[in-house]
Amino acid sequence: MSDDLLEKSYDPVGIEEKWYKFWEENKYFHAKDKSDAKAYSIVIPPPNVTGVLHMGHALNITIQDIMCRYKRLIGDNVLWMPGTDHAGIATQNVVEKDLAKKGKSRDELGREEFIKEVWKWREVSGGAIINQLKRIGASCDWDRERFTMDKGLSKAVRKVFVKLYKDELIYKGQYIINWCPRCKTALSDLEVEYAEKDSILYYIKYPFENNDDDGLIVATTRPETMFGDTGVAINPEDKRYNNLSHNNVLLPLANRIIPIIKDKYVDVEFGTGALKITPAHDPNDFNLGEKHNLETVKVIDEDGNMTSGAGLYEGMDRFECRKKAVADLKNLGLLVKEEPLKNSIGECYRCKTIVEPFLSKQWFVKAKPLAEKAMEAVKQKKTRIIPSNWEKTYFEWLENIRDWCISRQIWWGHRIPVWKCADCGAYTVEEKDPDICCECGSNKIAQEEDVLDTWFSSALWPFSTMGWPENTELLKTFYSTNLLVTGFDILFFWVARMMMMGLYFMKDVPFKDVYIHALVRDEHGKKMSKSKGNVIDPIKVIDQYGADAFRFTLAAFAAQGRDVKMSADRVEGYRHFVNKLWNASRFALMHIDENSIKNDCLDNVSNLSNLEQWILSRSSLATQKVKYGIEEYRFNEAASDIYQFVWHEFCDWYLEAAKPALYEKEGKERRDAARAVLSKVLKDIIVMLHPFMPFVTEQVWSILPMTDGSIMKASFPYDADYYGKARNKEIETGMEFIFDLVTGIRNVRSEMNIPLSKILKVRIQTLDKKETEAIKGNKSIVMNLAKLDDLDFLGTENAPESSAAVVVGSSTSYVLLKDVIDVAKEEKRLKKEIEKVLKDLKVVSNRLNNDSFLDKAPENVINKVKDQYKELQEKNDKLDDNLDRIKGIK
RNA sequence: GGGCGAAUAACUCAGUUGGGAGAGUGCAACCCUUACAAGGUUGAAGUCACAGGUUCAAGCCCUGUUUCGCCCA
Repeated sequence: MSDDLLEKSYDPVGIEEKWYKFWEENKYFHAKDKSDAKAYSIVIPPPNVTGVLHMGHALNITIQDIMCRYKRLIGDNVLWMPGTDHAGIATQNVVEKDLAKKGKSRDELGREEFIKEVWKWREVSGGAIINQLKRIGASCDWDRERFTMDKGLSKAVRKVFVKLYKDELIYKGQYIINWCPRCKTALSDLEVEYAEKDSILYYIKYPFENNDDDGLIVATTRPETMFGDTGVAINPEDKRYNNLSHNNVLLPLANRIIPIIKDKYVDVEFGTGALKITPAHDPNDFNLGEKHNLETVKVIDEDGNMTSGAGLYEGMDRFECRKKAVADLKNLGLLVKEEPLKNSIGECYRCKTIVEPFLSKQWFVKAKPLAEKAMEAVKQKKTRIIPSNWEKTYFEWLENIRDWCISRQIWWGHRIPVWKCADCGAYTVEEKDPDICCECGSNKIAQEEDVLDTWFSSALWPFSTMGWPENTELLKTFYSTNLLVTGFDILFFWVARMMMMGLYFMKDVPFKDVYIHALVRDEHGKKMSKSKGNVIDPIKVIDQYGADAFRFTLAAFAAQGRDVKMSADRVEGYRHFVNKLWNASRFALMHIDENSIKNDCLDNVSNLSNLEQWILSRSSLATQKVKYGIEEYRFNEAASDIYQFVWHEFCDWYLEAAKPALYEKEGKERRDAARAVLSKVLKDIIVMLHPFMPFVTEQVWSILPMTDGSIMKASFPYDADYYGKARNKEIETGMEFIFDLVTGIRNVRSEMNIPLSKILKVRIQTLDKKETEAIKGNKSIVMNLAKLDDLDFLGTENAPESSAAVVVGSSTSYVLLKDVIDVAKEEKRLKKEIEKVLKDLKVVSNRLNNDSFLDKAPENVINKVKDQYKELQEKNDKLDDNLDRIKGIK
């Protein structure tokens, strides 16, 4: 017995660090490029290099780690590919902030120097989240860690861009895009978050041309855009405007004449039915403008300030301009009314600045053809989405997909590999940096300034990390990956785009299964957010309770399709479980040695007691359930099955019942058999728990005398042959009867307030053969657990006087209570029992009295109900007899 | 406006082809019994949101209603 295990309670501090280092040093997380073993691969959803670990990561990582560790235990060659993404906008923001503290700006530094600064930052601070992943126990293949800005991955990005461009799936075009005036870049549709805001709907009169007194009243929440109006639209079916004779209105404040157009697009119900059209600052207006050949006038610039198009308002911030314009309109008597309105406003998902819809020339990916393939693959079940209800969301988005704006006006990222010729204007797009224009041969070519959306490189992650475009062994072994684990929030951002790219470039799906897990919320079900102050830091939880307890909590609450509500209390509950396992191991260690397990339990079933056969049977069932739970992504079921087995079967019944044999009260041979079974079951328990609780199981494994090496090299205990041999339902039924009997006697003790120190005597009356056998075979267990010094059978003679009756199965057990019996209490106890039985009996007899039930229900159901009726009736009779007997004593 | 999901014990949640309502936490009583008081034993606790329907039989299937949450426009 090692000193390590002397501690009465388990303290993870130090132990976790020790084993993690041990695993890493021994390369246990390392996948073989080529192997005879079955390949299993997962790529990590790369966290942002700027990121810090949050609960979402913790759940995500825990699930992947459970899968990877489990697959290793069943002998697979497992690749868990880790890494981070370069998070273009976020990282650039961080570095710019750092520079600002030193009084510098990126423009002062220039592009090249700035990029150097970013790399410096990444060297120093970029790995923080990786170390946090390790704290959870993530068994990633760290030797292969990748970064989306790595050389290899950049090469992949370049190749993909060039190919898509040449296949005419990438183009440059002028459209309304989402512009963040703070980040000063375009954003894709997905990078805009919409929030419900209290706004004001302004009703503004646009006077008719040559008729100052009358005009059209338009309603808008954004008066500052009016300077960009190039038309006003009404619905031709709107009766209010049937008699409209004017063709133009005068745009107030700008004093421009703009046309009135008619289009069914206009919503008659909203506002006044007259819609101002600003083609340069609204996507819908842009479409209308194109249709009706309206001009586009840009009135807001890249900083969110008004341009010269706004006349006197030039240079003002867009929201300042709104106030000023409203005030001026009021003075002119053109502001008809103001009305509060709730509408949804787009914000930059990185910095929450209100985005400006903006007419701009950007690079786009033509998404439709790629999306069709991505849908097809899921329809054909080449990729499964689990839970499957997410498929609908996936299809819906892909069906309505719009082209993907991939250019970003920042410096940090993959610079777009397009060179424009100053002489002929042609684009040269090549994998290798060109020197001359591909059209005219001029050397006056300049590369595009913009970089690509970070998600563009992330979309290649499942194959770029494995060395593509080279045809590496790794790719051959591990692509397609088996599983992707992610939250639904990036189903579109990432999953759908990986599907598109994987199918296009690898001609195969990037993953066979996509497991979508839930969101982690606070204990009240609220989303965790800094502003609410309800964020729980996973690292603090690990510090306080240990990674094992934390992981187990996440797994136990991770039911499919349901959010995880996290609180410290819940983690504490599972820390108790870790401690329970620890102490059970401590107990076992007092009895077993390295020879214990050599006595192969199942080869000699005849040497084993019912109890031992029972625990082996239950244990084999537990392994089967855990295997099923993990393989079917039902982590909560696996977790609760194993919890139930370890605590309430192994600890509560088996260990307690096995004590006499272990303490050698039944001879040496019995002791050795008990040791062998205990060793075997405990070993199986810690191996099947290892995917959930890697640290404590490794610690126990290292201390147990009959194990060597690392638990990571162990085999998962489920095996179909072994299960067939070990599972014994007859034994289970017999032991359940015994345990019910013990509970029944304990109940008498408790209800009668008989202290444990009072040793009791019991007489059992039964005609049932199996129950008689069970009692005979487990007499010592019953006596030990119920604290008896005398247990015997009763013939057909009358029930002993002064006794309490316990009816279990077909047997009646009399607890002899000479001197201590409290007749009133016993009467009450029996009446309560009878009440329960009668309630059940009523339900059952109602069914049996129903002719159509007997007529239509399947035979096995009818038989079952008949058996129940018989049992209940029998029990009721016995309890009744005893109630009469007790009344007789009074 | 469109879609998805939830409503089961005080709380958090399981409940996979429809066949006698479960767990954990909490609660109550008793117990420092030689692995564990981060423990043990025993116990109480539910018109499975509401209203209909299908069925011999509904927490589960169908229809509608209410409340709440999320995603998209």
